[in-house]
Amino acid sequence: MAPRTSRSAPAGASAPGVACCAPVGSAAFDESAAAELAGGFQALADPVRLHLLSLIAAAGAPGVCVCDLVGPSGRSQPTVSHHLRILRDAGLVISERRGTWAWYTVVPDRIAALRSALA
Amino acid sequence: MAPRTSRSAPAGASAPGVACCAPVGSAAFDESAAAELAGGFQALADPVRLHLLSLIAAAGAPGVCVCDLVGPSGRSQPTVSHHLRILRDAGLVISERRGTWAWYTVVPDRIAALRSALA
DNA sequence: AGGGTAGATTGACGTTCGTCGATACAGGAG
DNA sequence: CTCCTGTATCGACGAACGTCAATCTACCCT
Repeated sequence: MAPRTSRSAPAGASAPGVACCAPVGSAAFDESAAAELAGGFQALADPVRLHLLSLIAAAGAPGVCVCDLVGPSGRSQPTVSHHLRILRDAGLVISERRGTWAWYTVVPDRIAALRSALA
Repeated sequence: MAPRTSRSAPAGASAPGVACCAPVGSAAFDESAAAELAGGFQALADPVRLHLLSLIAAAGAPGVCVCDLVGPSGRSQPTVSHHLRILRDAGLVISERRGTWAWYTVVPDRIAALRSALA
């Protein structure tokens, strides 16, 4: 194909029977918004993180301390800490130190934002 | 730590004031389900794929032909085809050949499944 | 102060991912 | 049948990811 800028193929132009390429145009979100959302979904794109998040979410308001996450995850403590950091950087959870232990809690708004993106 | 099987820290054991480690236990989904979901989210964990999916979804029932996706994505045609394959393998879209062109359509059920996982 | 424990950080390793150029496979046009 | 165009696949490369052992920091308890 030669002249392909915004439109492309036969659609009211050169195609008689088959109309290729509907005027999609209406992108739901621009590139920066896509990158933002992709970052959130990337945090969910790992079984271990998904499992950790479910454990944290199931704990409700009080949260969960890391010592209860290492066992069920089946990974080493540094690996769990690494994944928790990713979840925290993605804004899906927040961490709080209570004495010796670190407690993690979900951020419902952030999760809802990702869910609404799949509308 | 020495004896750490299911429980872990001081909670009715050695901790006087602070009760660490609630009985999380109730994992929302097991490991295989987590892997399943993670695969779906991994398909969404890329700005290009997210953009492509929005374009396909915006087209509605008739779908979109690939020739209208290459331009807006800003990537080469092989790269777009690669991402479309990933979306298709993840069950998020289906492809159909109509003559020369290939048309892509979203699979609403699959997307709804991922959305409901973020409840 | 000293010891012990929970959690985070660092460094390294193999694997997977995103990207493109080149090429192969379709299907319509002449 | 032979060109031409749209799409998919292949091969390769650099970057990012998941994992762990080792180490470091923060905090409580005695």
